[in-house]
Amino acid sequence: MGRSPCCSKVGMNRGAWTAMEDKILTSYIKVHGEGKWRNLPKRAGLKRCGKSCRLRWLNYLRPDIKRGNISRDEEELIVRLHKLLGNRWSLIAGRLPGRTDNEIKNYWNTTLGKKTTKTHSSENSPPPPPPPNEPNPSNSTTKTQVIRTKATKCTKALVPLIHPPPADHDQDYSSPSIDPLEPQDDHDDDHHQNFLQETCNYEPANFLNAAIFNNEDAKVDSGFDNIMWLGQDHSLLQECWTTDSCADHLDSLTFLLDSEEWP
DNA sequence: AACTGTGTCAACCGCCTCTAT
DNA sequence: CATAGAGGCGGTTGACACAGT
Repeated sequence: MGRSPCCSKVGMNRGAWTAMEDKILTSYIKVHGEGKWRNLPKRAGLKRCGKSCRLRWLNYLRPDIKRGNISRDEEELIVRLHKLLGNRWSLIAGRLPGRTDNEIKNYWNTTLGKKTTKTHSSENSPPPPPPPNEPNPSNSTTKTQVIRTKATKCTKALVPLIHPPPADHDQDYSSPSIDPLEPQDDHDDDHHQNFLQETCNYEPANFLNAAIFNNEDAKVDSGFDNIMWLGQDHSLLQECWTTDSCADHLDSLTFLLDSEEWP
């Protein structure tokens, strides 16, 4: 038994929305607010699936939406975020005020994807062999490593600013043996350094994978409570992340993309 | 002018995750 | 804890516009 469809498709309008449907949906949401999408069509008197209403509102009718004319800055940010996050369009869109995931996805598929493929093929032909110490489970592709993220409680993260001594690279970074969130002892510094050494090997990508973006959408969206930076002497520099400024912080992390260690 | 190829983008589909019960 | 419903997401499709022949 599969799950029941979100709505009956019989007697429903499909395809492009008419101006009248847009008007009905817009005025209904203005009065009643977003949400309850499944009931919305019935209440608003629309012959549309609830999902369709939601999509129409989010991607087209919402008042704060910017459409078209993606600036150079936005383009660069999309490219960088895509390197970081992969096809996580909603996350990427969250960093670009007024842009929707659908628009960014379309823009990528039609424009940026081709551009970056071109750039890569001209810059990296043939692609350089991966460094021997790079954890590369598949070894089957030269694609940019996409950081897969999974939601876990994370309120602190560490970014190393130094290059530590080489470490054993046969570890599974995706399942750190030390939980960065659980104090190992009374000394935060030790705790965080252990975490870095055991899970990240001081590789920014590994670090992000293991520490920050394991934290997933919810945390990236909501912002970290704070983030700590390791100085030369392993002293901890702390910087607050807030919900409102998370985009800027995430953007600032793109320095890692320019890092030599970035895969 | 007619046809064909290509690009763009709104909308749909199905799966996954979250949340309430 | 298990389950079902609702929302959210990414991949894909198809209609339309435009350029080239």
